[in-house]
Amino acid sequence: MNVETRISWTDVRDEIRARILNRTYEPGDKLPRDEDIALELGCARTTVHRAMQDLSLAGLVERKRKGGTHVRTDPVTRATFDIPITRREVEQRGAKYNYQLISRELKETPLAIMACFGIQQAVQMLNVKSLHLADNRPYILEDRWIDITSTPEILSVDLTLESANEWLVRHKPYSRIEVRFSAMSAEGETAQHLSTPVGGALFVIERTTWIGPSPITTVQAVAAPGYQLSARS
Amino acid sequence: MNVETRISWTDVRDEIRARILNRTYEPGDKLPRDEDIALELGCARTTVHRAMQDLSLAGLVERKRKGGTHVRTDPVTRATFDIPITRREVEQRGAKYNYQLISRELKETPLAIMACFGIQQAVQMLNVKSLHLADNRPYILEDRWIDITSTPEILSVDLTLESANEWLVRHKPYSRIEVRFSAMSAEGETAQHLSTPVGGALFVIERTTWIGPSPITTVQAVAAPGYQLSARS
DNA sequence: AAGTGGTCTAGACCACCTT
DNA sequence: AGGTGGTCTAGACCACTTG
Repeated sequence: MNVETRISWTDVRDEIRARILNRTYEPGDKLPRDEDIALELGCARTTVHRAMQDLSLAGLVERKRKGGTHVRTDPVTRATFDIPITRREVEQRGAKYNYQLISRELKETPLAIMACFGIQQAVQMLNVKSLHLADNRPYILEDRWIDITSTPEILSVDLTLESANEWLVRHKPYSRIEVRFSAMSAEGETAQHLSTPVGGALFVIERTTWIGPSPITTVQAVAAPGYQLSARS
Repeated sequence: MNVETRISWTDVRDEIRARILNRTYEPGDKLPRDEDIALELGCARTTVHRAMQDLSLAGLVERKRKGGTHVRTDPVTRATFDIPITRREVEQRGAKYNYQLISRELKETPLAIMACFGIQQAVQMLNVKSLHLADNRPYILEDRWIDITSTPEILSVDLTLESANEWLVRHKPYSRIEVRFSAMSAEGETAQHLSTPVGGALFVIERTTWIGPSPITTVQAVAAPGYQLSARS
């Protein structure tokens, strides 16, 4: 008797992915129902479901109740990256971490910040500028706006001791984050704070954090020259 | 009689997440076994497993067989982004897509490329430089190296008609991708091809693609000024 | 060696969506 | 209204990893 080894969900995933790549199922095509695939491959429907969950997360197929499973017409490469607390990022590079508060003021939100938060009218927010250092050299320059309606506690935090970055991550849950990457030239104050020549190319990360429908904070982090961000998968 | 509504895995996830955020389980702490949580919350172990799967993917906890589930000590913000085929990216902005092949040569890999592929000795690879345009204006300048050992078929593709980007996505499965982001100053040929002033800040995406242990291709994509990449979650 | 997470199954019911 | 994916359960066994 030939004892068949049991089929795993990764086997199913690999089989379906292979069929998509070799055009057995073409872009836009509807795949068989989970149950039929399960029958064909000889496993439980749950196993097919697990495989599909993976393919769906990876962006290869799209699933809808009643609509069925379709091969995505626009294959995308989906990647994931981690943004740790800046202090840990520095420490993991084996460098000594330092932090300087540059300024802390209540101000009316400028237009660009209103756009980040999706609001129409200027309001008072806490604007915090600070510098993160690695081995006493500038690492990241942070320009942050914090909504004091959703996070009034921030007003009583001593930001000379703990960075807003760290305090927020530790005390404020969030439900959604938007991140934008871009490049900018070093100019004026930015170049000065980062101790870098005017005109150099700097890597910029902008993050806006939300809890439900309410914005918490938006931050523009400008990295010193040479900074690189990695992602996988 | 009070009929309890059935507990869903999102309920379990939210409950555990809440406990982590309010420090019932502190960073580094070991959580109860799945089975105990299931007993406590009154659901099946599978349901707890599904919840943990989500928390683990989100980077909140770390799970190991026998080791159990631990709250991560370094909370990270994990975000996901899509990299579509460049043509679709342009078209989705409502712009007209064009493509120009700049050069196509068999060359020995320089040191930087050997590092991307993790190889020790220089070998012959196909080096393709090309320009993607949106509404006839430079959009992305691509400098790509393709391993002709793993992908010999590329040698017979007419790259004046179809970009290597598109051909590879359509015909070559991959199992792993590494992405690196950085910023660089516009200089020499790069500035010229992108029709941008020397010294401007440019956004750079480097991708290396693998199938199993074998590298397929590595590409440096330099975006025209103003380019922004977004990520979510 | 044993504990804990990971997976598979079979069956049931639910929820969403298209027709 | 009905079809399809999504989830829950209970039980079993497996596989990894740590003590």
